[in-house]
Amino acid sequence: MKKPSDINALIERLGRLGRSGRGEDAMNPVQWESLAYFARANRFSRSPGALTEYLGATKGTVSQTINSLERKGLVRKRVAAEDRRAISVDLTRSGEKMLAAKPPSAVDDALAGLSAVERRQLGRSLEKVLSGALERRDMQHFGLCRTCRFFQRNHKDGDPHRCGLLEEPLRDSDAELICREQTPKNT
Amino acid sequence: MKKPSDINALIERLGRLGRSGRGEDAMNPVQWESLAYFARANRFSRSPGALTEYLGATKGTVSQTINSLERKGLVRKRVAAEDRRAISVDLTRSGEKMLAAKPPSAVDDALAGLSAVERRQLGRSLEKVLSGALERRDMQHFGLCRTCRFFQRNHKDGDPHRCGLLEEPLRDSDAELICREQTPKNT
DNA sequence: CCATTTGGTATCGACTCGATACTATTAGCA
DNA sequence: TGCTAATAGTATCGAGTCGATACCAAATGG
Repeated sequence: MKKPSDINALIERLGRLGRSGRGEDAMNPVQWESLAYFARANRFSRSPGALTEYLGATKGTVSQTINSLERKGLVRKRVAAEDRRAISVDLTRSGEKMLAAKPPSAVDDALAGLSAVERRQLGRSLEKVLSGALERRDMQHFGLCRTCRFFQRNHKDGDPHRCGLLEEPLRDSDAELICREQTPKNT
Repeated sequence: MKKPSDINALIERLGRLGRSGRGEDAMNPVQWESLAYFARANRFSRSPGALTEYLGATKGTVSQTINSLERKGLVRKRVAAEDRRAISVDLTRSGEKMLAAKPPSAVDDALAGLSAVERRQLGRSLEKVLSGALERRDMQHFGLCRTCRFFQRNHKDGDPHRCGLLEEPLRDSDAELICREQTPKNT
């Protein structure tokens, strides 16, 4: 019989395996995750505060992490026009290159060895578990914009779509990015 | 289409979720994992070196981690009789209590919400991925003694079983612990 | 018997992480 | 309008991780 804690131990060990080992690139795991986050986040979510929510960390930690990414020239900070307290963080050319050049980990390779069917099943189960855990902790999903309950496709006031929560126009490219406000449809 | 890197991202996010949040207990994740390791490791594996292999860390880091567990009175070090360089690490009563009192995480709870069938399938897939990744990295499995290719059940020289690699007798309780030398049967 | 290997420790620098205290800007409301 | 929150970030502290390097002592192996 498989207990929840056994599965969790597997997840933790796999996570640790992914984090360790490929440490020769002078970038630690949180920095990679942060870089990947900013690359996939939409314009409402490209901020220190959103990354803080995503990682489940504290503001102070995230501020430092972003500072070291900035020192390495991978990321650029910009004061937002609408709200002059807010900061928008964007990848530099060098940051994009760094992310694109990231080699697959041993875990990636092992996953590639599964059949497409098994991998799909695995992904579905993990998504379900992640959703459940996030809801238990009152955390956001950070899913794709177009899968959000507030996403209005081809709305008359949109360009061409629209966010019903923030009341902002959305382009096709926006719809494929992750958002800190995203809420799945059937909850 | 689900890419390996997408699944890996899910695993990393779940791992992070498990690590964060329950930080009020004055024990960080590596310390928990180390404590849990020593509770489940057999007498050949209850050493700093074995934990180092298990975690995929370096000797220095692990030495420090064990030191902080010792400072907290959760663990006790003892020089091994057979090899006076080697150290055996055992949980104290207080360490056992601490481990037993660990509350389930949000991820545990979410896993408990899956059906038994789905959880079993998930466990099986994760085990497969873990095995594959470990082999790619030339790391040990740390599986149960009784599932090892060197485990000899009811061997005449054993008590009642025997390890064919280390040539040591094994009790029933030993067979249910994890071992740094464990190698699955069909590899 | 002496070189090598093996098991652990000590220390350094960069970083994570939670906590606390702080500044600047915006929003709420009377 | 004006004052008080609330919000977005930063700075700093202490404990700890992590990889790297250097080191010590016991065991091993010609």
